[in-house]
Amino acid sequence: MQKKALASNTKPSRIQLRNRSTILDAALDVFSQHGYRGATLDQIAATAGLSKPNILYYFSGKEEIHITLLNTLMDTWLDPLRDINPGGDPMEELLRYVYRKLEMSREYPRESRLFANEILQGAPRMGVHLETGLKPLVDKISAVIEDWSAAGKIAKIDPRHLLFSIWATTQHYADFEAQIDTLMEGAQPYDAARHHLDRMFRCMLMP
Amino acid sequence: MQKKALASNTKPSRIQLRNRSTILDAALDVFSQHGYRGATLDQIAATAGLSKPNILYYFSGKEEIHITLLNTLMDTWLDPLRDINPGGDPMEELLRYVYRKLEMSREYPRESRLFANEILQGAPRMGVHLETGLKPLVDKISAVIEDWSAAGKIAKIDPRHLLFSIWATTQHYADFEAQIDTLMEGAQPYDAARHHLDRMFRCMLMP
DNA sequence: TTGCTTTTTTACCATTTGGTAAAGATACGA
DNA sequence: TCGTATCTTTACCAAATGGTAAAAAAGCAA
Repeated sequence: MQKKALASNTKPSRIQLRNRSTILDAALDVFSQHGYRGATLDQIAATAGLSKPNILYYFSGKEEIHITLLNTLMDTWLDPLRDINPGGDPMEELLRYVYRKLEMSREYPRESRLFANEILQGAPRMGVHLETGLKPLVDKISAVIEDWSAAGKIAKIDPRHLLFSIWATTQHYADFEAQIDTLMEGAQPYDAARHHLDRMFRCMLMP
Repeated sequence: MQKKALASNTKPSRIQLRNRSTILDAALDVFSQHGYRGATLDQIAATAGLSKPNILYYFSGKEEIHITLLNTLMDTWLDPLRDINPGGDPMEELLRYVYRKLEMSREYPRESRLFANEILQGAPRMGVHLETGLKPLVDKISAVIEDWSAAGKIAKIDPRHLLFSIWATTQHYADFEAQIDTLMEGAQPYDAARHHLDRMFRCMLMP
């Protein structure tokens, strides 16, 4: 055996599976709240209910935990975009995308904040994902939207800025939750948000 | 004299004025990029070109620098909202607000990111500003927008969610700059953004 | 120049942080 | 039940971090 590597060839044991997942969940808590540099291994360990050296038995270091999180989440994050069907009804496809993004803000606010933190800080550990994961997909969907536009099925629109607006408005409910909670005095914003965003994007996409 | 307090009663010298402003500028750089916990005094000192103890001669600690930044910036940040004129033309007033917010993203991206970081992390040092600064203003403007809605001058709309959408879409260009740069391959987004947001909000506000 | 105040530097310090070594405990197949 | 491999803990460490004390330097009014 070389250095340590924790059974990289054999199948992970039940304990490994459980603890790795416990650690990643705790790390998601901490990283999403404090960003990469502001998060500490001690915090992650305390949240996970494990000792720090035990954490480092499962991951080689702080950065590996963070990168693992980003890798895992990137797929889930891009799913709704991948699922846009070029052959479907344009308005229906785009509004369904808006709903799903909003739903993800409600279901996975920590994931949304993790990404927001990372982008906000200049995406130093995510450049590759943006370049090789997100960009090709955005290019593809942009072409689809442009075709829909050209065919008169939706209004003429800049596809990339449309996507920016969808991301911004939906993720806002997760990323700026603290502000929204203050301004709405604790009232649940998601039902009204869904209605609001439906009207907004339906209106602007109407041919 | 009691503890230290650095001439809290007399007028600040020219050196004090210059150095405090240098420090705040450097701190804005660092805090906006790494968040409160991820920022270090050493980084701020290096960016400012001063020694760490010299920084602490002008500010009592890391937190005071951060709070000073937030206090200073909150005013500028709320200005466009304050300037909405209840007696003006509703569509014109609201679109002007959108433009100004977008302009602020272009002119002051660091300030936008500082706030985003702070809210993202649960607004632990800004609760008071949200509660006593932002909320009353939002309540007031919301009432104005509701009146405009009821009078049929703009479409029926939830004023708070309208504001959320405006904030989200405009600040997105500053806060998610790293992502936008990747997706736009360095092309300047602001002219197209202005056109896009104008269409979007004009459409949805049309009575 | 002198004397006083303001500003800056040097030399520290206690705590926190990411990480390691190695012993001890636990699981588990034979 | 035994032996081995897996997992966890204890005891550390070097570097970084927020912050301080006090001496040295620079400004500046008389």
